[in-house]
Amino acid sequence: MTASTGGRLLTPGEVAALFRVDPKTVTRWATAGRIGSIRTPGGHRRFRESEVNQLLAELTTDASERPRN
Amino acid sequence: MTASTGGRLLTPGEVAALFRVDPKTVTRWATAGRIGSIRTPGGHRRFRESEVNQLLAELTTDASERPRN
DNA sequence: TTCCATTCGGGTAATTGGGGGA
DNA sequence: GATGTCCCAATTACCCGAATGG
Repeated sequence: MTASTGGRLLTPGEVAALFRVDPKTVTRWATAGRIGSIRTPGGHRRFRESEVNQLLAELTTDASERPRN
Repeated sequence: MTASTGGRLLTPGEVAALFRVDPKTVTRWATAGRIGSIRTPGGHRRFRESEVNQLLAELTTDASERPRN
């Protein structure tokens, strides 16, 4: 289970649109290891939709109302 | 592993779907020598599944195992 | 044989990456 | 500490008509 964990891949622009941030910011998240990414042989990044959705759900949830985690 | 080492052959479209890129991009990878390719008598390209999966694994950064927060 | 999706080619826009700095 | 923006070079995406594959 390393490479293709079945799941669609999203481009930096698509992920940026979901989070309403600049694509560069998504790039920094990947660089910081906060989100997994795969690179095309040309160096462009692709993100797993499942992982993006999970991360998106965490941010959508109001953290101030979450005692733990 | 008979005469040709490897298993199934994938079409440009299938490889493109795995990387979430345009089939033309896969063609450029083959032209640039970044990925091995077989040509049909008619000139269409075919790619080895094993090589594609290996390449996919190498370029994958797995953050799923990253600690939370 | 015909039918139709895919993949040739090339050419031209749009995205992306990386560094630097507001 | 985290984002957004500007620069430029590289990579990728969409356009066409014609050919191949099954």
